[in-house]
Amino acid sequence: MAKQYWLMKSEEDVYSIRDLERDGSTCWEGVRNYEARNLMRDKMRVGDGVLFYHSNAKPPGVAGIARVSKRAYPDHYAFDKKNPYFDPKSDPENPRWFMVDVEFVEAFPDVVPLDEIRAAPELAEMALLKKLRLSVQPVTKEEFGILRKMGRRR
DNA sequence: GCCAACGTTGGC
DNA sequence: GCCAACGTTGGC
Repeated sequence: MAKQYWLMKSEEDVYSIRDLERDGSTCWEGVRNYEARNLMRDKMRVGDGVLFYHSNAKPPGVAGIARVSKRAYPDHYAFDKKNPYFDPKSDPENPRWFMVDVEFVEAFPDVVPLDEIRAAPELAEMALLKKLRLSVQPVTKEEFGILRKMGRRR
């Protein structure tokens, strides 16, 4: 299958692109939205490109690039009563929530701010601007390329 | 199956 | 910290 592209949001003060750079790779736990889960579980493949987006940041925007390094598997945090991501409705026999692993590729010198993404006509169709609250979303190859170029130019 | 109440996301 | 957008829950 051809390489696909995604945008994944993380709150900057919870887990930033610098955290990913330090760790090398991480599991993307805590997605509790069905549309986002379906994309991760059914569509993501190892090698897919990921725009790493900082939400709840000043400014919010795309902070760098990552790559899917492991296909979807059950999010075991949902089974752990003591974890904030615990969900009693997810059963190890029949897991409701899934996660992928992503690995670090590059951090942009500066975040490409949401303002600039909004201002770019060729990015007007991005789910980021249309489906406001989706934390995992598909991105076209063109959009991915444009954002990478914007990020590297800074 | 509808829809009001509720909870969360995330920009500002 | 506010609050609009919007997904989820649960009573009926």
